[in-house]
Amino acid sequence: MSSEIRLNNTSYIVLGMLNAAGESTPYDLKLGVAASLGNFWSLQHAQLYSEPERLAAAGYLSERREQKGRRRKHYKITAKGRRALEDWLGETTDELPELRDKALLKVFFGADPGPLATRQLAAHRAKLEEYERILELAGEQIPKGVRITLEAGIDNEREWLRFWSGLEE
Amino acid sequence: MSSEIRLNNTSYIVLGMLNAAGESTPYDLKLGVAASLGNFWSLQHAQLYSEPERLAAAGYLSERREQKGRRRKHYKITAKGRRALEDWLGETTDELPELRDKALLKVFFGADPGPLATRQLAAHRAKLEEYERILELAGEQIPKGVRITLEAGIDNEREWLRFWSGLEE
DNA sequence: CCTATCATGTAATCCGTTACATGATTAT
DNA sequence: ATAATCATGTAACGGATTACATGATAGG
Repeated sequence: MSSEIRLNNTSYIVLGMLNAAGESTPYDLKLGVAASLGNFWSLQHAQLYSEPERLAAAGYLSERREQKGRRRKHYKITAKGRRALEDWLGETTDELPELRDKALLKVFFGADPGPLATRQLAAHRAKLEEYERILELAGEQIPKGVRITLEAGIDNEREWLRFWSGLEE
Repeated sequence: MSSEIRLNNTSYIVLGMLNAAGESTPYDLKLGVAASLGNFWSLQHAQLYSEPERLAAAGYLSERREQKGRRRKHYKITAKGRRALEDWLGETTDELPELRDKALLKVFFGADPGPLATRQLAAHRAKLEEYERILELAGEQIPKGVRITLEAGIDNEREWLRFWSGLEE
């Protein structure tokens, strides 16, 4: 019997990625996350090694280890894993995100907004351009959900640009 | 000699609160955070017990313990603490916040946006109203930085309302 | 008075970050 | 060949969340 574990957001990210990508190594997951999801929910690469292990031990994933060479580990989602993912996807939530913006934190405690605004504007502009490029290149072929989140990211960057523009000196 | 410690965001929050509020107990801090900052950067109450202890041990805070009754601990920022806070306030940053939105995460992995949108709209509307009430009541007398972050929160809530409105069925 | 809730704190666990390490591949 | 970078993984540590616990106060 696999010991019972709690599934957290990181767990569902791993399940979700594996469900979409099929069998993958932690390194594949890392690349996958970096390419898309990581823009709005980033993970340390070490978590993509430890979390699949945890999930496999509890039966949500199956694990296959290469017999020669690097002995890399390959993970695949199981029926149990797919069920857990689908249950989670089916549940709505009224949990709201927090801004958790470091620059804003400084402003809250009385930092001069001017210099912060200059720096943040540059960073947000770069991010916005990156998103727009992705959207342009990926075009129509990306999954609907992924596109929606990308558009959310774009809207969000524009919003921050407006915000910090008002604080520039 | 106080042992050297790393200061993280939580540290600066404690320093910032104590700098603004003067001598406080962890419970005071908890109330202070809940009332304002907590809206965009929340903390567990246990952190407001452990972090001041850490900071005091390293000389950023002084600690006074009641001699009778509950023996509550009162913390006050020291010169060293104030210097650290001011240094931090003076540094700009190009670190960008992440959305880390749970509902969006589900959409990314293919959840039906409709029911999520309904629920999120209700939650965001409530939050927006709460902020507007605070802004109205607090009026002119809140510190500039606090007001700015509150306005950022309001803009942000409006943005999310627009976003989820487009996904309602 | 009794109960519920607020106030206050500590302890245990879990998770995320950082650091370390080494094998493989590409560029010079 | 050598150095640099990419790929892959583990271990240690620190911090955040959760659980537990008890004292004070207010409402019924």
